[in-house]
Amino acid sequence: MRLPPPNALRAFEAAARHEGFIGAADELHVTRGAISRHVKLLEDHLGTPLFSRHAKGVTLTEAGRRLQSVLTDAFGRIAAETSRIATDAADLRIICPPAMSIRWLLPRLDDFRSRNPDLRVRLTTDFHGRDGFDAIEYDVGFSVENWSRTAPTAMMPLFDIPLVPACTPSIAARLSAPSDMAGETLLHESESHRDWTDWQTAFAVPGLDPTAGDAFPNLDMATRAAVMGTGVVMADLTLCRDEIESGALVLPFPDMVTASPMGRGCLIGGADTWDTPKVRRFREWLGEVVAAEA
Amino acid sequence: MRLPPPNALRAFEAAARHEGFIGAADELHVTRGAISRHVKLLEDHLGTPLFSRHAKGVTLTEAGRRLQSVLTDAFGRIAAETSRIATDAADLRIICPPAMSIRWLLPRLDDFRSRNPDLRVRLTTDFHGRDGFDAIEYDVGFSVENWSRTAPTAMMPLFDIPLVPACTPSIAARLSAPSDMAGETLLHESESHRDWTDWQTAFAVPGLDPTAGDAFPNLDMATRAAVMGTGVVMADLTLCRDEIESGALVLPFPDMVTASPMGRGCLIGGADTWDTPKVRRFREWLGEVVAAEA
DNA sequence: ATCATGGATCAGGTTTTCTGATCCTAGAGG
DNA sequence: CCTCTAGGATCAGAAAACCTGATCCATGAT
Repeated sequence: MRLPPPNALRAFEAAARHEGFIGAADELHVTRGAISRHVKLLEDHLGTPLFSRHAKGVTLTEAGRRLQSVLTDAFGRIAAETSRIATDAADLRIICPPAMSIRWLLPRLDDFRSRNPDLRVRLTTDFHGRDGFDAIEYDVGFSVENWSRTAPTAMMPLFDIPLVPACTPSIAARLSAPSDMAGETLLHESESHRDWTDWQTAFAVPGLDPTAGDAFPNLDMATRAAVMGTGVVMADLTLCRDEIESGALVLPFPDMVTASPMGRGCLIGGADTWDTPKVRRFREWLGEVVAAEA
Repeated sequence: MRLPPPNALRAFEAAARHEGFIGAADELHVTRGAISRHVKLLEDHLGTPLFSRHAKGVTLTEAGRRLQSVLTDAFGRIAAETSRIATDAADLRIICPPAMSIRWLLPRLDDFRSRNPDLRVRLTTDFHGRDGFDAIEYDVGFSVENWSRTAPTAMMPLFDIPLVPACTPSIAARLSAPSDMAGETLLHESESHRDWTDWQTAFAVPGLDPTAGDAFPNLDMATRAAVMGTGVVMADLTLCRDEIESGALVLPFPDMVTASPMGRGCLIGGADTWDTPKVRRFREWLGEVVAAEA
């Protein structure tokens, strides 16, 4: 791959686009003479004129036209990609599951934004499945300790994920023993039914099928269904604190709490970006918030 | 379009491709330090590292990988196009219709080639229709005076194109008057039947339908069909001199010669390349050949 | 523990590039 | 027909970018 002098290519491309050397000179903040020289250099390199010169300016030759179309396209791609990279490097890209986003992060994120007005924060909540988490590019993400990842990862534990059944007071009134829940609709945060299955592994309630009931796309919707009196949700105490405090949801068996086998909730990030200023600022803010609420 | 320093891009691209600065330094004929500096400059410009450094070299970061794929592709296109332009500028590209090529140019072209061993000659004969002539890129082409062209054209007349019927002696023996040709198969150089139509416009032979007979893709094949005794071809005397001299073809009505309404055969070329050394050398050689044979 | 590899850094020198003035050409306008 | 003007070409001197070559540094291999 033998490339002509890159600066000459850029000067020529600008000249071709402006159909004149003066416009190119303005764009590149140099003088006409510099453009003239660059173009000449490139023409010498290629052994053929790229412009035909007249008294009133220049017009592209066939070779010049061909070269310009390639250059304009190529430079456009490069400019697009470099600006994308620069933007991504400047912004803080956060990835966070739906329930965590809507019930925990978003209400607190305004505080971070106002403390860091120079940092643009981009939150992605709309991703699907486990693959999505690895496929999307982000700086930090909210996940769990036992997440298996391919890329080297840095991690910061945030809080426990206590699982406990929750429902409306009217349903709770019908539940005198844990096995009574078999008669209610179980609400699942996903088709996998892992929430109730994990809990049942810990407590082995007789007669309770942990895969029965209704499945939702995420925990937020399952919890909202519970508030509407649809059934019993396997609640994450951290994420339904509001409903518990307001009395919209109650815990019929408050001692039957188990920690998610996936481990604590935590912030994860790429090992190479973990110590960049923008990520460190977020980590420090997050640490303070969690410590203040614990 | 805000482009990072082009030289830094090139240095980075080479480093990324070689997965190390030393390889890139060799490729670009500079020292490691220069590459290191360029990469650092680019990283500063983008605000993010493109390589992660370890003791044993470097590996691309995600941003680096993304940038490299764009750059390698873009530089590849640029390199391909520039080398194509340079090659086209160095070579002499001739376009010439089939019969003219095979019957006139090729036998003489070896002489030009041996006189100009430094000049690579590329002959294109396989083009189709009138559009093709304008669409193909070439330095000089063999055509006729009355060619209507869009691009500004320089022109050098070469010789007349005398049209006259020709056939084998055995067919000629059956032709006592021009109108007898109506009983023979007329051989056409193309589906347009222009050769016989033009000739008939000049001589108005009674009973002769100038669109009757067999059509061939070019005059060479029509002439060869005539030699095989298939019929009467509207011969170009310049191009079937061999057959006339050997007696394979004869002219039953040697006085009924008319010049092609398209004008003389001539060499054409782009106004902008007409005076380049390679085209001038060809023009001068061609002028000598035509003068010597006239 | 030592070596080898590969990158980072820096002062100094070289090359490239830019500037700013001036020249040149051909079409526009009188 | 002459002058004017827009836009490119050219050149010497100045500025900037760039490269070199030596040296330093970190780490994995022997």
